[in-house]
Amino acid sequence: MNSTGSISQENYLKAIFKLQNEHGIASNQAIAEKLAATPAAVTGMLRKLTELEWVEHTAYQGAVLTPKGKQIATSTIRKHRLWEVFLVEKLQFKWDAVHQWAEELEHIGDADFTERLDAFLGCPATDPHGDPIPDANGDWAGNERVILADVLACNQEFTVRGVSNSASDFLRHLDALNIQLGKQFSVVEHFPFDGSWEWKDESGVNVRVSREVASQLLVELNRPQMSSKSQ
Amino acid sequence: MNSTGSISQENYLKAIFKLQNEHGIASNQAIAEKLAATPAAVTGMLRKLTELEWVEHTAYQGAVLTPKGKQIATSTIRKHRLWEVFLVEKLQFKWDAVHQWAEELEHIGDADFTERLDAFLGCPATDPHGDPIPDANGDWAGNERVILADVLACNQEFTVRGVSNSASDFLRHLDALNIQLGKQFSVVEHFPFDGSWEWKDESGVNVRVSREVASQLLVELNRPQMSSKSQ
DNA sequence: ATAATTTTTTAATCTTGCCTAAACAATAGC
DNA sequence: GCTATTGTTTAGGCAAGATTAAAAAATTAT
Ligand SMILES: [Mn+2]
Ligand SMILES: [Mn+2]
Ligand SMILES: [Mn+2]
Ligand SMILES: [Mn+2]
Repeated sequence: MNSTGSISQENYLKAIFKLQNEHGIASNQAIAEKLAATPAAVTGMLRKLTELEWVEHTAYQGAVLTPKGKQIATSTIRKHRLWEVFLVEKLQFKWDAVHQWAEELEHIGDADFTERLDAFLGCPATDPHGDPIPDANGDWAGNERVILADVLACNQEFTVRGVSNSASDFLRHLDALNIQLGKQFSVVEHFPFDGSWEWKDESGVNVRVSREVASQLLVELNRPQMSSKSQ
Repeated sequence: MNSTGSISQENYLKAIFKLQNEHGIASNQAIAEKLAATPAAVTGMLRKLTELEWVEHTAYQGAVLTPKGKQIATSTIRKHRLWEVFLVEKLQFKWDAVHQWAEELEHIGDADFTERLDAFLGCPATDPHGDPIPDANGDWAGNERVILADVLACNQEFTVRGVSNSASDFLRHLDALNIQLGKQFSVVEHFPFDGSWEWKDESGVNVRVSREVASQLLVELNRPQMSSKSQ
């Protein structure tokens, strides 16, 4: 029941999985972009993955995963995120430095290996960037995280739960702003002029956050939104 | 100062390193055997490694590592053995199951990664099979381990310190005999007829050990060899 | 509807690492 | 010293995964 692909094949399946979740189908071009390859390379690999019955590919249309393909993709993502937890929690890496290594580690080990790693780490629910870790069946709890831009009310309290961009420079910028996952803020003001925000953290310290930053944060609303519409 | 090769290149360097330590030079054929490749493949790779200045290869003679090549080889071996410690100590793998995964993990990570892993594991001196773990410079403490066949005196006490064969079936056989690294025995008798041994463990239990098993165990003599030459 | 643009596919090549079979060196036997 | 054997290298090829450039299909614009 559990088979596995080559490193390259697994990377394609991961990319298709993520694109499919976003757009329903994975276009040739989007896959190429995600993997930093050429569209011609994608056409070639899709032929191979279709033969393996891990994707269904309609020429000129795009690709979707078969159940088997989805299983390999989620298992790879599970390993990726578990390894990221390991690197941060056990090896004390900063959260902006783990992705590159997880990208290699994710292709190692079988189901038994993964379950041992998971148990060793205490079955974490999310990775260091707040992304959910699929269980052994490839499922994960639906998450309540929402893009900050949707939270317009003043005094709204929220907790930072994730990032929608895990690039190192963004993560280091969050470090500089002293914004960590799990930290709680309330909205002081939102400036339509440039889309920036002012927040207050739990110890009463105010923070200014640009639109660029806020739009890439995933937050959880803390209480059934107090009805104070305007300050 | 620290560069790194492809997976295949690192495997060649490891093989050459080990053969060079045993025979002074690594013959084409011995390398091929160790890597389960053909001599023709070895010739090809040696050309490449020579260009990289990681080995010196004289046609029809054999290969030796340059300092750079030795550095990559020992770093790979260091990673291999550290990962084996991780797998046994942290993920509770049996010692006969870790080599295959370490063979893949050894190619991941840079010097910083390796030092973090080492620190996390408490800077172990040996891997689960008793093999010494090179330090960050590729050096390790000379070990006092000796093949059991050289220990002929009765009543000689010794501690099992390693195996010269890490094949799964041998390791599982040791498990069956209840022989673990660090366990102490004394020689009761040696039977020249078939080369087998009788030992007594610390709690007075006697064990019979075949020549095949004894000849693949590395032991440390416990005391300045009592001069009882014959019983 | 037709033309222009974008996207995908095909075709021809490249690289890495491997193989088999044949040619070539080195060694050993006599 | 010549011959047989062993070990090494060359030659020719294959597979996976990529690339570039050109052809074909789909989409968008007029
Ligand atoms: Mn990641
Ligand atoms: Mn990957
Ligand atoms: Mn090993
Ligand atoms: Mn290896």
